[in-house]
Amino acid sequence: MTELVTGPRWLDEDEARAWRGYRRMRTLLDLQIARDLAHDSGLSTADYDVLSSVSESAGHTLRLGDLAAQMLWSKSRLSHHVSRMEQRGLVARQEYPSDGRGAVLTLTDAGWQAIRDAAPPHVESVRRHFLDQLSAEETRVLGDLTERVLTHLRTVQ
Amino acid sequence: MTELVTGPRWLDEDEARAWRGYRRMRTLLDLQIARDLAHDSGLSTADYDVLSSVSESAGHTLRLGDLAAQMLWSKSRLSHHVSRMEQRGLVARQEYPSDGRGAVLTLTDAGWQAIRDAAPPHVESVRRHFLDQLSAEETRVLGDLTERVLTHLRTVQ
DNA sequence: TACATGTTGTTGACATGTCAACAGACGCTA
DNA sequence: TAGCGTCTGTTGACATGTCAACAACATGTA
Repeated sequence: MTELVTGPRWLDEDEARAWRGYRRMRTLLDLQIARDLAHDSGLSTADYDVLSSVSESAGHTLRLGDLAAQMLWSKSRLSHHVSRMEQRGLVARQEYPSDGRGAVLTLTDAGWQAIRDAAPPHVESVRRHFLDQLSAEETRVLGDLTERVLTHLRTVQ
Repeated sequence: MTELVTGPRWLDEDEARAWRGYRRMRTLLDLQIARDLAHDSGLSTADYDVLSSVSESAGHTLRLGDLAAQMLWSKSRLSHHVSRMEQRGLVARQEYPSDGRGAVLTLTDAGWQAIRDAAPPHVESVRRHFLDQLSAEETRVLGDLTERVLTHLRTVQ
């Protein structure tokens, strides 16, 4: 009997393997890297991303909205998270001179110290658990493929 | 001046591209797929994974601990989540005959209906946003690479 | 049997993320 | 300069995840 309505195209073996592998890797890899980071530096990956983004920005200062956009976070999420980091003394909010609505983020001395201490072991962790497991060719393919998927996702909606 | 202490090996261009791409893709891809699933079926990806795991298991029944292990979730997380799904009438807990501590999960009729309705559009979504963006070769490479990283991660700790 | 130890799943406190409503500042237009 | 929609960031209520403590049961050993 022929199908009159086109059903979904189910996944073939390679596709299922890639999808399953991606999802399991995502879970375990992120967990392991977060564990290493917490153990080595007492930071969460969210903390690390905020600190490194601000430290690498021009003027070592970022508007909250720009940071949120760069990290693909909602403003609300960033606002909450920054409040927590502020309480721990890692970052500080400052007024944005030319726009009374805005606020910029800067690192405190403790924040600078934290990111400087955290970066080397974090990079080692990313290498050990991920990049060092890939051949040069696989690394390139992964870079290509993620870029293409991201380009596609930007066209959606 | 030569470095006396070996610093971290920083990432070269391809490595940075792969790592950055992976992280951005993970964020946006998961978000998009979750959005589609919520829109099409009113389920979260967590709901979907629970329902599909139980529906595909032998006997259509799973012990909570086994399900947690398979999903790479903590027992606590699963217990909380199952309680919420139970309240929505999607699953039911039942006693495990041969071990008084244990409990098994089954799908209610509504749960079966939900996973049957949700699966086709979800597979389409995964295809459209992810698998269809990859060449056959890239799909194979991704399968290989995730498998290797997972094998490595299992050896850690 | 009785005890010690391990296993299973639940619970409550807390950390984190989401969503919608909001206040204040901006800037265009009349 | 007044009005009006837009933009920026914050807030509070709520959903979800983590962690440690726990109760109940199972199992091994004397």
